[in-house]
Amino acid sequence: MRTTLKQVADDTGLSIATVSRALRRNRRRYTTNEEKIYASARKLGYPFIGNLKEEDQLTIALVTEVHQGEFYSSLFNGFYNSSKITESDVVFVNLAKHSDDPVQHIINMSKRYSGICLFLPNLEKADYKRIRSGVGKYPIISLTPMKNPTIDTVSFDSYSGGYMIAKHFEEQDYNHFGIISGPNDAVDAVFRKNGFIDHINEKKDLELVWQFDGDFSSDSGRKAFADFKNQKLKNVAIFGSNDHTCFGFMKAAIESGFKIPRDFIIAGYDNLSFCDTFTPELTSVATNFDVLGKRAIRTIENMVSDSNEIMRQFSMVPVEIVIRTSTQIQ
Amino acid sequence: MRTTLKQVADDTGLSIATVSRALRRNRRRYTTNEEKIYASARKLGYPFIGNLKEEDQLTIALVTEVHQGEFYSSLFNGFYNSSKITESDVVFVNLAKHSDDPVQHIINMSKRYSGICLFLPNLEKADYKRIRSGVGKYPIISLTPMKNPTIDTVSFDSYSGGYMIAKHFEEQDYNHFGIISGPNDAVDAVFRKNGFIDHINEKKDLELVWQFDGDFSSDSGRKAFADFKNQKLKNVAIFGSNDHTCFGFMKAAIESGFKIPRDFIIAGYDNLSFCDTFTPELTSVATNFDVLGKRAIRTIENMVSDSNEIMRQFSMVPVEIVIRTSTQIQ
DNA sequence: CATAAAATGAAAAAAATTTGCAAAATTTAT
DNA sequence: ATAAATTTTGCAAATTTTTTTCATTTTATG
Repeated sequence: MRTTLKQVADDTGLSIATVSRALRRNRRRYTTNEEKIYASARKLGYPFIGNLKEEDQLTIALVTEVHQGEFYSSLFNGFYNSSKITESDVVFVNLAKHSDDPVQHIINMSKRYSGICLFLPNLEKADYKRIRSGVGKYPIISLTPMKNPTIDTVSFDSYSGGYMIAKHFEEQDYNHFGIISGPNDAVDAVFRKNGFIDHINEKKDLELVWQFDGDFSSDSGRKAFADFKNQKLKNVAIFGSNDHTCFGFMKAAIESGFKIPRDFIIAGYDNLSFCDTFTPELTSVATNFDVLGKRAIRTIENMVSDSNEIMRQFSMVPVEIVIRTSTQIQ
Repeated sequence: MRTTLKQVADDTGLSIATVSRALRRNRRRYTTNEEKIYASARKLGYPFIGNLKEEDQLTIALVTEVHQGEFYSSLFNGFYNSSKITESDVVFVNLAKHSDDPVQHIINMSKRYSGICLFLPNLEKADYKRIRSGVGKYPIISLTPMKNPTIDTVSFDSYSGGYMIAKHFEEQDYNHFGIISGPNDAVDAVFRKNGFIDHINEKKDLELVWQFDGDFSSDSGRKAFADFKNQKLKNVAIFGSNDHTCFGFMKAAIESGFKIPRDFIIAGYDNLSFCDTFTPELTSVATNFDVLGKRAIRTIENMVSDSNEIMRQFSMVPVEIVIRTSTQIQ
């Protein structure tokens, strides 16, 4: 089970003594044999002497699956930035690479790392239960919001984001609302939409008059506009689910001679830097991934230090609405 | 030097036997003592049995310093994406966390990882020499372009990027050129500028008529426009050094009643997704960080397998010019 | 080609780890 | 609450792994 010098010796064809000496030397010499020994030792997983990290620094694993997309990119970056600020080191683990039994693999990781942070939207509820029971009260959190979570969760308060947009629209004296929704399998997109629609339903005089199924792409924004134009709707406040969709929508609208915010008002989600650059500037919901990352790391750090008092928590990272000219009639 | 069970036993106040059993058990039990043992073992750096990674998978360390900025974010992401495709695992190491003697620390890392990829623009030439001599023919590359490198380098061909922009301007029948330069300490910015200016100097009839010192920010683009407007220059082709600067410049120009490409043509660098969204769409140089990451990883993989034949190489990842309406008069 | 320096392997010595066993602690059943 | 069963623990012996010693071979150097 455990890798020994003998295995490395057999693998390299050298004697145990030689391997021992090569590995224990403080200064490497980079001779052919030494290189061979190190390569073999790494391959076989021989434990290395010496500790690269600080004494009481925690190592937290951020476990994700293979996926493209800006969300992953930002998530990733938020954690990287946070790891600079906090005491902890963050290691990024790609679950797909070890995926015969992902749950078991996660449980095994708990030996090596001080805490684990999961972002695995595709995992089933039962899997989370298995992880929790396999891992006891070990510090582990998830970034995927769900109902009745078995694992403590840290995520953006997307619901409130959608809600805030609707509220802002109402304050601008609009009562006809429209939405371009995101992909249905994106949890976050659904929460944004729910927040928006729930606010509308709460007020009698507000009404959802138009809806279009988008996919977060700029192109789906263009298509949404084509549909919108066709319907000949007036005085509608549109929530675009994300900024890219809005940019596509607005560009198509401007090309068709529409004026924003004269003909409709529109707000997005993500607060990309281009919100300031586009004309009109786009009102949007700002999510701060550095805060998300820091909160996640802090949560795990707290779990490590107060391992006795376990309290289930669903931690929401607040989002902010940034109001710009796209929703303000002068 | 090496961490033993005895140290963990002393640290936890338990016997060596107990520690041994706890660590060697296949299923963790998450009792108080076991938790204590694991925490201590991690802290002290006791080598864990069992190997989480595949047999012949390499582990490559990407070593960076603490810095904010989109460049790091993209770099980071490119490597992450590449690690999904390639055999290798990528570990991100923050040098600043271990920075009493960074060079020595890098040399130590060579024991643990199969290869190292450095992005450390602040390191001196002498440091790179020390690293090279301390590390022999171990697989190590740098992403920081410099003259006469001691370490093999993989970087974007920024020089060609700037050159291509100038050539494109010439082909559009412009002969008066302008540039908003990037920060002088950004190596990449300097290369872009050099490429642009060198092409101008090569041709007799081309002339650089305007120059402004920017800092890659959208705001510096605005300031640049104020200066440009003041000079009352006509028929100038402007290279904005990066897209953000261009967006700031263009927005300010449009607000002042300028029309693009009627009054001037402009091109940026980075090919952000927003280039398509802005009106007019911005011509830009596309850098593909996934390609950079993959090239870097492949280079290290090759170094590992052909460790005998070492050939100094300075590998340039090509960039592409994406021509859009901002530089095309209909 | 001779000689010094370095690298290597076999085996002894040292160190570290695992296991058997009995005592102590904890949990479960009555 | 008490007894029985189960689990955890420490000690010391047994085993495994690693380091060191020493003789031999290989490589580098003048």
